This record gives sequence, C-alpha cells and structure tokens, in this order.
Amino acid sequence: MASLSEVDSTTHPTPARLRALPSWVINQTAITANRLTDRALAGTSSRRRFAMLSALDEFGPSSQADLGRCTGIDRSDVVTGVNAMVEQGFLRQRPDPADGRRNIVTLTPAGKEHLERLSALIADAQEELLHALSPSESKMLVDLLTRVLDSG
Amino acid sequence: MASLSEVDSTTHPTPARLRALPSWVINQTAITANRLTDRALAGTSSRRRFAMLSALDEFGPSSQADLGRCTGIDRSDVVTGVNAMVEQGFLRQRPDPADGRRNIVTLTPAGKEHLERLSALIADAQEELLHALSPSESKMLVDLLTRVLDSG
DNA sequence: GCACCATCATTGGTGGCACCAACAGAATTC
DNA sequence: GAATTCTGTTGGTGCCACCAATGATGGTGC
Repeated sequence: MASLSEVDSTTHPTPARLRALPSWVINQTAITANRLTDRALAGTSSRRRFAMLSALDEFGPSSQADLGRCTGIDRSDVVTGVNAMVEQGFLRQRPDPADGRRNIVTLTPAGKEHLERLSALIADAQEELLHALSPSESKMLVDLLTRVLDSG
Repeated sequence: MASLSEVDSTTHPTPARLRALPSWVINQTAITANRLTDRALAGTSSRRRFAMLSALDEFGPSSQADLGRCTGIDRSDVVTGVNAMVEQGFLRQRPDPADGRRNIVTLTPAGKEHLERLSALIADAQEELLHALSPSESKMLVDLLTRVLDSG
C-alpha cells in the first residue's frame, strides 16, 4: 500500500555525480572501513601501529626511516608510534652500531603476541566490511585497488 | 648483512599482511585519491563543498540537515561549508516559510557555474588516478565499492 | 491546551591523520 | 675536507570525521 517514495522517507539518496565519481566512492568506503577497524581496535591500538608491527614482523628489525617508508607513514609520525609501543613493551629500540644515525627497532615477543591479537580483531572487521561480496569479488576488489596503488 | 635487499635500496616493499588487507588497500587508495583531488581543486574549493554543490544541483534547494544526510557530512560541518559558499555568492540561504527551524539553501547561477568548473578539475583527477585501469575495470571497481557501501 | 519528544541550525571541541619545515648529528660522496 | 645526503626528533598545520550540547521550533498524544 505504501508507495515507493514513502518507503524511502528514511533513506537519503546520494547525488549521482558523487556515486559515479571513483574518488568519492573510494573515500566513502575508506571512511567506513576505517571506522570499522578503529572500532575493532577499540582502545588497544591504532591502524598506524598495526602497520608498523606488521612491517617489523615481516621484515625484521629495521630503522625508523625504513619502517616509515614501507608503511607509507611519515618519519615524524613513526617516532610517536614507536615511543608509545616501546613504553608498552611491544618494541625495543637500540642504536645501530654500524650507523650512528639510526635507531634499530625490534619486535619483542610481547609485541608479536600483540600483533596477532590485533590481526584477529582486524580480520573480523574485514568480514564485516565485505560481507556483501563473495571471496572472489573481494579478491578482485583488492587486485584492482592494488593496481591503482602501484600505478601511482 | 650483505644480501639481496641491498640492491633494493630505493624500493620499499609493503608488508604482505597489509597488501592483503582490504581496509588497508582501500585506505591507501583513498589517500592518493584525496591527494589528487585536493591538488586539482587547489585553492578553489574542497571535496566537501563540491559534494554539497552536487547535491543542491541534483536535488534542488534543501535544508542543511538534508544536505548533510545525502552527502554523508555532519550537520555541524555543513554549516561552515554553507557559510563560506554563501559569502562567495555560490549559495543563497533563506528561512523556510513552512518550517521555522530550517534554512533552505539554494544554488545560485554563479554556484552552478562554479560546480561545473570544479567538476572538470575533478574529472581530470579521476583520470590521473585510474589511468592504469581500463574503462570497464574502472566501472567494475566503482560497482564493487558501491555494493560495499550500500551494504553498510 | 499542554506536556513530551523529535528535529533544526549552530557552537565548540576532540582525536586522528597526512603532511611539512627545520634542526643537529652522523654518514657518504666528491 | 667540504658539500651533500640521511637520520631521528620537535613542532606545527590543516582537513576531516565525529560527538555533545543548546535554544528554538514542529509535531504528537492526551
């Protein structure tokens, strides 16, 4: 009995100009993705720190500059993240004996453990984010975005 | 010590954990997309204001609350954007005679003109962003992201 | 009528993020 | 050995998403 427009009364359509705009759609999706992961990480950590932990786990001890480069985080932002995680006991910091400029940052066992906890939380968020897509569609989405990223 | 990684000194590989993480890839792509559009808009406008202009152009005059809802912008953030564009002559603001609470915001001819200018600038940014993808791939990317968005 | 609640525009503020500039000290290059 | 590059660090900027509260207004149930 209710007309279509009536049903839509609570819905707020997005302008077609925006819906057709790749950068807009990408950004909106990123907003919800970040919201989901931020909530999943609750008060335990942040996306940035998770990225740093991931890099240290995969590449082993590295300087802060390298850590920033491979995660896309500014050197100055790496500093605060590293400091916080050193204080939490997740990272260890020592000067590079071969290069007096560098601080070598190392993942502690507690840090590795922490990383795995965060990884599980974030995995849940991914599922929540992509539940509308099939596994192959999710893969295709990631592949397309990766190609966009690598081309820049 | 001496190893292959030495040769790669200029390249900075991203951790596999991150590269396989949809939310990470989406966010990184959004960062570059936003950087490109922000640079395209230079000092002329912002992404938010473009979104508001697009909505007003497509849906006609509307209250600020509606404007915020259909663009996903917080009501409080709509205020500053509207004020700025009113001052620039792109928007007109008048009280709703039928509802004393609302401000009806209308796109002026200058605003419409401005919108079209911005639209062209942003279109260039899209091309720059997606130059690695074919048109059909770009469409598929937008479709996938749209489905993710609509499912949330 | 009237109390109650929803909605409006607006103010103010918060935290995170991406980014930039400058610095001293150490290393590398020429 | 001078010049240049790189490092960690400090400090700061601006945008963005988000939240809380408030006074004014509209609508609803009774």
